[in-house]
Formats: sequence, structure tokens, C-alpha cells
Amino acid sequence: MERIGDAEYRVMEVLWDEAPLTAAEVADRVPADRGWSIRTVKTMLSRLLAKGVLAHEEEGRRYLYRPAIAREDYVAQESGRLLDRMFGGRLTPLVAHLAERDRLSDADIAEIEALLKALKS
Amino acid sequence: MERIGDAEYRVMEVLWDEAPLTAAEVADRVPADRGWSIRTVKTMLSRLLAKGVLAHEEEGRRYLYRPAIAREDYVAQESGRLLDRMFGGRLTPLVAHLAERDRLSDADIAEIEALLKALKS
DNA sequence: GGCGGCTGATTACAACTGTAGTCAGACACG
DNA sequence: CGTGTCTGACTACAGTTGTAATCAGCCGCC
Repeated sequence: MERIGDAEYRVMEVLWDEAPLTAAEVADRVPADRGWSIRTVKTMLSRLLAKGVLAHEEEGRRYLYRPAIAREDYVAQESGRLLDRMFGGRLTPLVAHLAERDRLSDADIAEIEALLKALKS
Repeated sequence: MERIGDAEYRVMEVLWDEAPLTAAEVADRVPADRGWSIRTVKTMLSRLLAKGVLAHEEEGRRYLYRPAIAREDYVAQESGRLLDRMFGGRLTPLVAHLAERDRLSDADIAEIEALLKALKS
């Protein structure tokens, strides 16, 4: 599967939240913090189409865009990539690492414990 | 902190494992699967120097290269980035996600539970 | 003492990415 | 019916990355 850049990912998120949308609608919903022009959004959409991660159907002279890959699949691929690259593919060192770095609160720990308990049964 | 590409990361790993090293030594230790030329390795070293993630000391007319950032710090940054981008910065959804995707064996679960227990005490 | 080999420095170049401008066609309003 | 507007397509351009080649200097060997 193709890789997706940071900016492109913003666009994907919009469409994973709500689809199908026109280019203008996507532009409206993209987080404003980057101050993108509509043209930039359209470029993103074209590239994502070319990469095969978006699909489009024609509606009059416009396109309606929708994701062609599931968010879960993409997220799985990217987390797997990080895990492979940094932790030899093993999750435990990641958890240990984040715990050390204070990215884990007590509430997180409780939550993960509950999750693991559910997984075992 | 500067970002490091995939190929550059390979070079960093060599030096995190063993330092200081000369360019030729790094080239010897880089995993062979990409079939890099020594020139390519030298380019990586220069760029990593420019990015400030490597340091060098002169030894005669050569450099000895060593990491200027800790592996842990870089790994923390990158895992934080993924977590922020994909899971709103929260670890639990990542664990849940990987569990669903069968990236978690029973042994992993036991291991993480032990880790969490240790964290709480 | 000249020549091959090694060194870092500089340059090359294509693909990808972020950010946008231009263009030709359709459409909608006055 | 003309004129501005919106659309996707195409083009632009700088920065990053992967992958190297070239260059000028030094060093040891014949």
C-alpha cells in the first residue's frame, strides 16, 4: 500500500469521518491550522486518487470522493511499520518505553489491564 | 529534533550499536540488503551530521562518527508522533488495535501484564 | 617521487511532498 | 447571451530523501 504524507493524511481523516464529499466540502472540513487554499486540498485529493487510497464517483461535473482503504488497515500498516523499525516488531518494549517516558497514566494502566483481561477470556 | 528517513535510520542504528566508527566501518556494518555503495553511506553520514544527530571528531584525515542523540530520545519522539497522529496520543487504542490485528500473542499479554503490575507498585 | 586508493566536500538527479497557480470547460445568474 | 464561478487537469517550484558520481587533497607503497 502506498505511503501517505502528513498533509495527505489530514485529508484522509476528513473522508474517513464523513464520505462521500466534494473537494469543496473536504476543504471546509480540513483543520484550519495550516491555512490551506482550496487548490492545495484539490492537489491532495488528486494525489490520493492516483495512489489508489481514494475513490471517486462523478456527480455532474464534480467528483464525490470517498476512501478506498479502511482507516483500520492504514493504521495497522503504519503502526506495524513503526513497531518493526523501532522495537523489532514487539509491542512490549513499546509499552515499556512509553511507560518510562511518562506517557502512561494510572488510568491508562488500568484501562490496558482491563483490555488484556478481556482478551484472555 | 530533525526527522530521519528510513535509510538514514539504518545508519543511526549501526552507530547506536557501536561508536565511534569511521565511514568505512559504518559501511561494513550496514545491513547488506540494500546493497549500498560506500558513497551512499558517506552521504548519509554527512546529512546526519548536518542535521545534528551525529557528531564527529577528527582522527587524522578521517572522521570518527558517533550519535549525538540517544536512541531512546529519538524512538520516544517517533512513537509519540505515531501515537498522536493515529490514536489521539493515547496508548490504549494502539494496544487494542494491535491485539485485534493478532499482533499480540498470549505470551505478549502476560509480559505486558507483568510490566504493568510492576509499574503500579 | 609518482600512482593508486582512501577521505570528506560538493554536485547530481529523480521521486515524493507541501503548497499553490494556470487553464479550459461547464454552469448559473443577471 | 455574456460573464463570473466552480471543477478537475496540468504545471510549478522548493525542500527532503535515496542513491550515487566527481573532485581535490593526503598517504602509503613500489
